[in-house]
Amino acid sequence: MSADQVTDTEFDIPLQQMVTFRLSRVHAKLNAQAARILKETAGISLSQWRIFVMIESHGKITPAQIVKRTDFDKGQVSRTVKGMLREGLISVEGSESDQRSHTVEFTDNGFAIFQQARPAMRARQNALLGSLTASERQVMFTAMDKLELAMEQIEDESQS
Amino acid sequence: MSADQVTDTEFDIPLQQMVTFRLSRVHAKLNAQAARILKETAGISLSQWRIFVMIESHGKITPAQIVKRTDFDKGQVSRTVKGMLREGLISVEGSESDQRSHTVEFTDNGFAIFQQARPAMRARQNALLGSLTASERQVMFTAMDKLELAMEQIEDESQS
DNA sequence: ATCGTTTAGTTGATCCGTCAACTTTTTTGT
DNA sequence: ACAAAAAAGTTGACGGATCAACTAAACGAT
Repeated sequence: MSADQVTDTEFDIPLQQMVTFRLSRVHAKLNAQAARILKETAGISLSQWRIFVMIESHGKITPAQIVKRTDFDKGQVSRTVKGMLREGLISVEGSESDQRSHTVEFTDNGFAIFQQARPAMRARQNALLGSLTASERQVMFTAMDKLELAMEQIEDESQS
Repeated sequence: MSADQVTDTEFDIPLQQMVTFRLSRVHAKLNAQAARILKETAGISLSQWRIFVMIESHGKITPAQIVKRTDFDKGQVSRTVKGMLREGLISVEGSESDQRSHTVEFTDNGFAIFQQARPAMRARQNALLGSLTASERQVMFTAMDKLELAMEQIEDESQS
C-alpha cells in the first residue's frame, strides 16, 4: 500500500514541470546515495571524492584547473581543498611560475583512502550505466547537451 | 573564448563518472536559472514555486500530501510553508477531521504572484522541452526511471 | 478502553551550493 | 615601465537540502 500516488492524471500543464522536477529528484537521490557510500567506505564527502577524481584523471592540478574542467564553484573547491589538507588527504606544492597558485596531489594516505572507495563507486557506476542500453545512454547525453544549449538561449532572450 | 575545456580525452575510467557529473551540472544550471527567473519575475524562491505548483495542480492540499507526491523533505516543506504564510502568499485552514493537519491554499495575492511568474516559467519549459525530440523526451524519462530502479537495487545489495 | 505504533508537523544541526567582496599576483595595452 | 584589467584563491553570507529528535494527534490491536 504505497504505490497509489503519482498515477494521477490531474496534470494538465504541470506535466511539463516534470522534466525539471524529475531531473531534480533523480539527481538528489544519486547524490545522496553516492554520499552515503563514500561515507561508509572511506569516510569522505562527495566534494572530496570529486577532487580526488580530478587529481586522478589529471595528475597534479591546480584548483583553477579543476574549476575550469568541472564548473564547480571556486569557493567550494577552495574550502574542500583546505579540509582535505587538514585531514592529510592531499598535499600542496606552490607553483613557481605563479605565486598565486599551487598544485594539489594525493598523499599516500589520501590515495589509499581514495582506493578504498573506488570498488563500491565503480560498482555503482557500472550498475547505473548497465541499467541503460547503449542507445539510451547516448540519447541521454545528447539530450543533456541540448538542454544546456536551450538554457543558454533562454538566458540570451531574457537579457536582451 | 570559453569553449576550450571538456574536449579533452584523458578520461579512461572517469568517463564513467560523467553520467552523474553531467546530470549534476545540468541540474545545477536548471535550478539556478529557474531561481533567477522566479526572483526576477515574482520575487519568490524555487521552493515556494514548487509549493505553488502543487497547490495549483491539486487544489487545497496538506503538507503531507505534498511530501508524498514529490518526495520533498518534510522539514523543508514545513519551513517553506511557514515563510509563505508570513508573506501572505498562502493561507491555511485547519482540517477538522485531523487536528494535526491543515490544508494550504492560495491567497488572492499569492495567486497573483504565481501568475506573474507563470509566463516566463512556461516559456522556459517549452523552450526546454522543445529542444528535445519526442523520442528524446521519451527515452530521457525511461532512462531516469531505470536509474532510479538501479539505485534501489544497489541499496539492497549494500545492505544485505 | 488503552497501550503501542504510525502519521503530521515543527525545529535544530550540519553540509552543500551560490554569490559577492576582497587580496594578491599576473597579464596586457599603450 | 606602468596603470588597468584579468586571474587565483580566500572568506563571509545566505539559502537549500538532508538527517534526526521531538511533540501531538490518530489509529489499531487486543
